[in-house]
Amino acid sequence: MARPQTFNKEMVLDSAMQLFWLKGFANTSVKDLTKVTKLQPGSIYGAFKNKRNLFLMSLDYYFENLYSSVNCILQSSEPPLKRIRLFFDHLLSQKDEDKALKSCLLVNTLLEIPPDDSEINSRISYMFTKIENEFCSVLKLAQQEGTLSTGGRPETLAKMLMSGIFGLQVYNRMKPDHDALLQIVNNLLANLEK
Amino acid sequence: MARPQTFNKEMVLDSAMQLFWLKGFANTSVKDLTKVTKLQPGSIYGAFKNKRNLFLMSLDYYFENLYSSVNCILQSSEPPLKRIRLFFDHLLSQKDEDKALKSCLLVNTLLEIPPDDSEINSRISYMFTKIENEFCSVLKLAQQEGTLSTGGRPETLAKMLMSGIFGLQVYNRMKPDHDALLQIVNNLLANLEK
DNA sequence: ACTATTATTGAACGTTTATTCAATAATTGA
DNA sequence: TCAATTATTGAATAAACGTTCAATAATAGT
Repeated sequence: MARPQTFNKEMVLDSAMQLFWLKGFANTSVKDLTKVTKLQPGSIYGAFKNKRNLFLMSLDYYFENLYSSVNCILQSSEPPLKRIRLFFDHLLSQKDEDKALKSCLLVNTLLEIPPDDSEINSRISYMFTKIENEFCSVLKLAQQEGTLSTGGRPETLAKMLMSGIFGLQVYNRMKPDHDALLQIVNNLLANLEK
Repeated sequence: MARPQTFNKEMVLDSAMQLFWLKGFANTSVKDLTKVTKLQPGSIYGAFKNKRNLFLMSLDYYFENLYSSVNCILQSSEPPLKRIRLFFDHLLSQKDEDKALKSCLLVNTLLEIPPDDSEINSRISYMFTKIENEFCSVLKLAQQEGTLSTGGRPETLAKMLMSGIFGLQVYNRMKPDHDALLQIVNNLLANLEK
């Protein structure tokens, strides 16, 4: 009944997200976006409303991928603490491959967007809370199995892990050094094991 | 022999730095800067060359304050590990007071500025390395006194502390929660004490 | 084949941006 | 008091920005 879209919306979203990831929201212009998406301004606005909305959708798209990848590791059949170790192995291997050192889009955004932008900030806070909860449930499992160091509450340890992940991201951005990151991870996980 | 400057350059630099800290480099316009500094564009360009240079000088100014404040704590006469504990106490108390949740200007900049901007990135890397070295020397002192947990090398533990600081900054920005931060700090410092 | 509907195009729009500059003001040394 | 020098002013500039829109193209139902 009407002319169909000529582009794959998810592919366009992916390339837009990659650019936002690399350059941040403010440093990415609509002109830049037309280049990487190979769409004209009008098409972008027709399909995604405006630049900010495209960014919000990029955040959601990024989180979907992140969350499923995190769950793939944390919900595996490995022993609980092994899963967490595998998560950090995965994180470090990404830092090796990724020469662009893009850190994490959600962390980047959290620090770029002014604190009073509650639409974006609360969205990111929600996303990280979901991931924190995933860690928490794995830690509870470990506690039930008795493999967790007795001292800590899972809720607290999950926060510690989140903070640890944030620290690794920033440290890697400051000075990419695989050995240093690995030692930081080992110190971090030493708190969990008996 | 010539007309003198009518403003205090350090006060202007301070207010510019505060704005960059709050809003980031890209989100701060020269018009914004004229408002907070109460200077006309021409005066800003006469005194600071351009926006980017003013930002670079703001970074240096921020670091000077940070570094002297860090040293004031880390070079005190307290026992080495106590000094580190006091540093984190100080960090947490700032987070309490500071309702704006500005995180740290250097961390914000590290994540805002594209990775290929080596002028800014290497400057920040240098600044953090200086702070890391301060932690390292305090840790070496603790090791000499035998109060440090035997396992870790001071160089590694200093990196862990830096990463820990980064993580706290980001976590606080995501969800300001003093109790959570305190527990993260306790976990972090538990690695140092025997 | 025609109509209705939606997609695409890319020029044009009005702002905002960082920066410059001619005019003016304030100071010091002569 | 005048000349030389530098600071301040704020309007002007050109480029870049996000966004819109009229013209055109492509599809599906009739």
